[in-house]
Amino acid sequence: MMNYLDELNQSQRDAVLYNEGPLLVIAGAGSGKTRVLTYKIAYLLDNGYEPWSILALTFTNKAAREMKERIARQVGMERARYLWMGTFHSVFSRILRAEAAAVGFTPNFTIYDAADSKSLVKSIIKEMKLDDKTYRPGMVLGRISNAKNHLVLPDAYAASAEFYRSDQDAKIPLMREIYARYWERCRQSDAMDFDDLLVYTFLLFRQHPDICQRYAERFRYILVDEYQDTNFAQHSIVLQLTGTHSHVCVVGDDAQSIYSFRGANIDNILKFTQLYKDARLFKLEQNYRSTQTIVKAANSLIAKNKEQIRKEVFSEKDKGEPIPVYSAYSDMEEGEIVANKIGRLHARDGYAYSDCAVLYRTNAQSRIFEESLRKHNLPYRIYGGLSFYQRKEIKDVIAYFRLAVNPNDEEAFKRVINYPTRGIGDTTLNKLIEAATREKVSLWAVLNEPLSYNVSINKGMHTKLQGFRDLIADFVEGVETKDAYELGSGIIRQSGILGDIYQDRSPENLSRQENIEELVNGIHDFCSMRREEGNDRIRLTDYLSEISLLTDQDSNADEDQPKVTLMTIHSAKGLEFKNVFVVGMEEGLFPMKSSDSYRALEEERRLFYVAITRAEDHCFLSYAKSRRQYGETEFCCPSRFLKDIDARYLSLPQDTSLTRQVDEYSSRFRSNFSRRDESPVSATDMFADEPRRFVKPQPQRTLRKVPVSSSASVGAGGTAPVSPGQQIEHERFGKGEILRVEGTGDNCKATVRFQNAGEKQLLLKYARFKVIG
DNA sequence: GCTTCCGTGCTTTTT
DNA sequence: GCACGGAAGC
Repeated sequence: MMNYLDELNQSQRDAVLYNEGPLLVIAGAGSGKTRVLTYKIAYLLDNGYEPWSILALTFTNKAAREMKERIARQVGMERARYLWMGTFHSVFSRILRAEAAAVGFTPNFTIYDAADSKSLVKSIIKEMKLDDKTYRPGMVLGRISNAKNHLVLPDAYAASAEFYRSDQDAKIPLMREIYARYWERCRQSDAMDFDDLLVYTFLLFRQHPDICQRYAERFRYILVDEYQDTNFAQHSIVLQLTGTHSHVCVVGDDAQSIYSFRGANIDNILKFTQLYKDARLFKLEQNYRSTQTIVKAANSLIAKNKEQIRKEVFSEKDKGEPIPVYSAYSDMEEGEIVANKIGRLHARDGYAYSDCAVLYRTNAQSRIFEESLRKHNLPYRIYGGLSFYQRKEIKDVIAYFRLAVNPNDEEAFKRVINYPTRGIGDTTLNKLIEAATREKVSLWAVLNEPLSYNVSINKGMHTKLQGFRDLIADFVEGVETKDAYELGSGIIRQSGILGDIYQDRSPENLSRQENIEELVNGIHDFCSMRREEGNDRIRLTDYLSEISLLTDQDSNADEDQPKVTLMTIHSAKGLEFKNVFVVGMEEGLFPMKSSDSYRALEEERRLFYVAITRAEDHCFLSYAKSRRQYGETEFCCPSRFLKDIDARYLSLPQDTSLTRQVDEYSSRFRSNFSRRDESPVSATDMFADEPRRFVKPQPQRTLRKVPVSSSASVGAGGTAPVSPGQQIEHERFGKGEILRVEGTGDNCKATVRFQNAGEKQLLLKYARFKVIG
């Protein structure tokens, strides 16, 4: 079983085989980092480590899932499924639910998303009668988050001269008070925000050495991916868990650290070897992804940064072509250029649409490319932006679910107490909030006994509140007695949401109806998937904790059809594409206006580095000379980053050297800005020789469409006798081969290797598939 | 308490 | 160019 080691180069193999103590793997872009991690885990499994004794932490669900699938291919799903592998947040929330009482929560605690957190901050600011222009909720929340990322709790915050001075400088001296209230309110609501998942895990381990020891002993080996993106809290928890055995492997690339705005501390990786004294350092420097030109261009860029671990990334692939820099007159024309080029890559060079990606700095830029791609009939998929779970109607439903599972959830409570309208308005709600804050209890507690909490309401209002209380109480009861699907669809009906949304067939309502149906289908899928895996009681609680940490990126990746990818550079990290367009290379946009400090500028440069190194075959850069922003046309100059790349690797517009163009652009522009620029790669050129292809227009939304009626039927009966070697087609996982069949009757399970979904165990009683050969 | 209209201010980036 | 919050009218 050692053959896989042959698939590694020398430094990769060294990193996989060294397991005597802490190790840091600095993995240049495209150097096979994930390969090392997966092979290392496979190696550990082959050398006596039990799957459940290995903890692997990643930053995205997607990374975790992919790694697990790759490991399953090496060692089989049977063992891979028991690995502790997931994002920091999901693994810690799992631990916290198991140990909730030790930190003063219930196992059903809610996880507040960013919108919940912001809304809570807003109401606290309002209650304290502060001006929300001085105390801007976003900024206040940012400071709370920053404190938490550094494990500074409200008391320590209030006691800290440093924080206080900073708050006074920002003219928000009451910050400490807001933080303290925010903290309390979350506790009263039995809710944790994203940062709390880290903070409370840390507290759990610090305040309960016995629990900490139990987990430290369970996780005999800990691996962390993307270590450059860890913040102080995450880093500290890893330390708590590895303090005794030091069996830890962290992998990352300081050159790809792009999350400092979220508290990521690049020092964690830069100083790792100082912290773990006997740590070994391995560098992966051979890039297997990109052409030599792309790698060299990226190297020349990142060399402009001062703070980094020196490494020499190289490629042995083809030399490749110089990176074209396109200069567009306007943002619209930039869209045209890119769409044209993509059309040509497809038609002339035979690239699939899914081989192309457009990467931008801000989500707001996506619209232009959306339009131009649509105009050219090119299929695309936008990542990011408003995710399914952020749509209003979905959040409303989820809020009811959350209340059912945890009626103390303040944000969910506020969201639905008057939706659908039941005559309980702001005045009454504010009275409830006032009482809850005064008595230090949850809104739910006040709702249950408004009179004993001195809420001044009349008889009619009392009845209305009673009605809402009974409604929710009924749902709460259902959590224990009904399964997720039954309770979920019941809530949607009884709450009045269904009635509200189905009262007419206006386009908005139709789309809401579709979304609600999609959600219900999702719950149904969730339940049947769990049943197939052999779980019997699938409660709404399980469904909620599953979705609360999902992001848009995680939804239905199995696309039927190849599409151009549109996403921010941040979300492109870890991905690769044959052809990458990095667009909006303009001063003020990339680097962004606010990046004035040199630290911020270096981070922007690393971001650009990440963008370029996503490309395998071709990378294209472009900028626009004017761009519509806030409805106004703004004129812009090419980004200084274009100058940071060694000109040998670029193919610049015109003979004008870029340096001159960057430096002189603005003055030239001012003197004669009506003149159409003479750069050779203007859109008119690009339109010229392209045969237009007619592609069927794509539906633009990417929601998966599951027919509602599919619920019970398909391949049903479930007793279909199957035997190893047979080919099946599963409703969700697609085609696969039966590997093993175990058990009898209702407990009959088949292990199936799916072509695209990896290995799965299916409980035949519930599995929905048909035998195809 | 509800609805509608208008003005403001905003954009990083995400678990 | 859009979304949210406040004000005013019902």
